[in-house]
Amino acid sequence: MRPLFHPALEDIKPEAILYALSDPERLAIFAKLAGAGGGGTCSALADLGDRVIPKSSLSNHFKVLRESGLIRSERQGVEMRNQTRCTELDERFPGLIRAILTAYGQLPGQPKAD
Amino acid sequence: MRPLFHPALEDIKPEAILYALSDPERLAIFAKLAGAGGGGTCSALADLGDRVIPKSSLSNHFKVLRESGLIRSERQGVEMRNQTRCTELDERFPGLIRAILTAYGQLPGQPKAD
DNA sequence: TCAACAGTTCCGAATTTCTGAACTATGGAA
DNA sequence: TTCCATAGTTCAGAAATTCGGAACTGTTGA
Repeated sequence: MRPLFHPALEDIKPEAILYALSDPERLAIFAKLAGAGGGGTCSALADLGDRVIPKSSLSNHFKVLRESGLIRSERQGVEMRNQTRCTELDERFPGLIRAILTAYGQLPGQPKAD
Repeated sequence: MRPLFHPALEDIKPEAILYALSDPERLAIFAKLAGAGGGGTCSALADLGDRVIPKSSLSNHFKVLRESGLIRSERQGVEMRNQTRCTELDERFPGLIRAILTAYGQLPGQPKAD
C-alpha cells in the first residue's frame, strides 16, 4: 500500500478542487464529511441513499478528494479517518468551499436538497 | 448549424459549472471573458500564451461553457460574441463565480481576476 | 497462525475527450 | 449573382480517462 499523498496548502489548485467536486458522488461524500465534523470512514460514507458506491470506486473518490487537497486521510487501526481541510482551504481560497456547498444546497445547517 | 442552446437560469446545475471550470483552458477563457467585459470572440481567446488551442477544441470549450450556463453566445455577422452570465449566476449561486475567479487569480503568474 | 474486515490496487470494458479534416454560414468584392 | 475569405461547427477515429469486479494488502482479535 503506497503512502497517502496530501498536497501542501500552497500547492492546492482550484481546478483540482472544482474537478473533485464536480462529481455529485464526491460532492455528497465531501458534504457529509463537512457536516459530520468527525472523521468519517470510507464505508460509513458509501451509502448515498439511492445507490451504494462500489468500494473500489469509493476508494478512488477518496483519493481524488485527498489529492486535490479537500480532505486529509489517516489510517487509524483497520480503518481510515477522513476529515475536511475546510479551515486551511478557506484561508487560501476565501469563500470558495462555502459557496460551492451553498450552491449545492448542502451547506451544513441549511435546509438540505437531498 | 444547430441553434445555440442556453439553459434557463433555474436549470443551471452547480456540477456543470464546476465541471466546466475544472478545465484550466476553459477557466482561463472564462476568466479572460469575465475580465474583458465586452464580448470576446472565439479566436480572440484562443491564445493562452503557452499554447494555441486548436479551433475544434476551442469550439467545444465554448459549447461546454455555454451549455453549463456560464456564458451567452450570439452570432454577430461572421463571428460569435460571447459574454459571461455572471450577474444572473450570482443571483442563483451567490458568491460562487467570484470565489472561483478570485481563487484562480491567486495562482502565481495568473492575471488577476475581478 | 488464522480469519475477518477496511480499504487499495489491478486491469479490462465503457465512456469521454481531443483534434485534424471536412463542412456551414456570413459578408464583401467583382 | 457568383466567388472567395473568414469564423466557427461538426464529424470521426485515436488517445486518455473513468468505472468497478476480483485479487490483494495491512491490521486486529481470537
